[in-house]
Amino acid sequence: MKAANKHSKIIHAATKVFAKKGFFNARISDIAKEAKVADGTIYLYFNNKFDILISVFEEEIGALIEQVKKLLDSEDDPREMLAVFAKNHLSVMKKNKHLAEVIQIELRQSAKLIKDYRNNKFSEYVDIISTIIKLGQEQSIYRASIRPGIAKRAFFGALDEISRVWTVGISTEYSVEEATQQVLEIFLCGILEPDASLH
Amino acid sequence: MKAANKHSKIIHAATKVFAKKGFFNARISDIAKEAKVADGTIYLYFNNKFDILISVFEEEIGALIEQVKKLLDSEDDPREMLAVFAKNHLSVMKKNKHLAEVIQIELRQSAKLIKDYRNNKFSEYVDIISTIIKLGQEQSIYRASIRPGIAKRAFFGALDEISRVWTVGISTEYSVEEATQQVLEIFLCGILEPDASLH
DNA sequence: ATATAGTGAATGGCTATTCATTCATTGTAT
DNA sequence: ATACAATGAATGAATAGCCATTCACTATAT
Repeated sequence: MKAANKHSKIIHAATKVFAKKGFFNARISDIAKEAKVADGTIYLYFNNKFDILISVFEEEIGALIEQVKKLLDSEDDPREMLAVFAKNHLSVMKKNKHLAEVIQIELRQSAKLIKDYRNNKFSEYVDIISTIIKLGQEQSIYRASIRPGIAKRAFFGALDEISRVWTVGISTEYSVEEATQQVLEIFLCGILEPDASLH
Repeated sequence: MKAANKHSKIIHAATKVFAKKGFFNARISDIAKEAKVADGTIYLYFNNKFDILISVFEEEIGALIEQVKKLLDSEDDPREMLAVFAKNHLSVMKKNKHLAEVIQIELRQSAKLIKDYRNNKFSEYVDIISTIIKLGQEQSIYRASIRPGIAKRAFFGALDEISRVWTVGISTEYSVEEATQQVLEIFLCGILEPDASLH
């Protein structure tokens, strides 16, 4: 088996094991077993346990970025673009629970340990949202009073928290489609009745 | 020194240490040192390390619930109530970084380990949001199409993600006041230009 | 004097990492 | 075509260090 193949086998195994047990409870031997390699083999591809975690982020989130950017290429309405982002994010998280858990738990856990927090794949992913918002503002579709740097966090945070119930294992209270629709309704139109000010 | 006093001394020390190092990197001896007690003393008040973490949630979030409920008592406009919740949450998180980090990281970390996820203080806290939304719907101030169970997560997720930058140590891009105002603008009115549909 | 609270060194279990060895593949000489 | 050598990927048992928990002992209060 050639190197590249084994590298990604370990990455996928690690994603699965980290999601199931968490970084600190995951044993190297668990990952090795899952990847069907020897414990020592892992150290031919990674420097240490933490290095595996970082690589999981880089590769898994990198793939997510590629995917959503491709989808966004064929859209030009900023409203639709936000919808595409939300739909994609929630459906990926619903399908790939391992990735969802790693993002939700381990990414935050390790944020403290990563020095250059802004210079990583995760930030790149979230910045897609602010780019869309800025685009919408240039076209006067989104309000100029909205600060893209704050709104991107609000939007991502909403999606992330909503998808969290799926990883914790609470019985599904709502579908991906409904969750997507609700988040978009809230962000685009807010939750006020249009004539609420009359009351 | 009497029992109750020492118990809370350990809780506060643990909050500080968990925030700084994370649950798994925190040593019992760190907590003991911070609380100025012997390692063994901790086991007079808690069963084990994980029990300390659970107690931290229960007590710290419990206090947060009391505080925000008291503030909400003197409001009756659901719009204002949501504002009070956001303002309180963000200002507490900005001030009490230790609590913020414990909520953001360890809560998620431990969610996997806690069996009955819905029956805890954290859920009680987030449910305050859905209660406010339902109230607003009864008064026809909030749209009936909004699902409180989804909106509560979106709202909390937004606040949580926004406050995360303060704990990670990124230089402050925005103030508590501005963040609060932006979240409320987004949730109440959305981000669309009022006349965006004309474009 | 007894009970209760507190102490902190010692224990024991756990696991990341190492490294001497094996194995499979490729190259070279005859 | 065959034998032998060289390479480096892969292995997994052994090491070494960490740290939660315990417990025999001390201090304090009544």
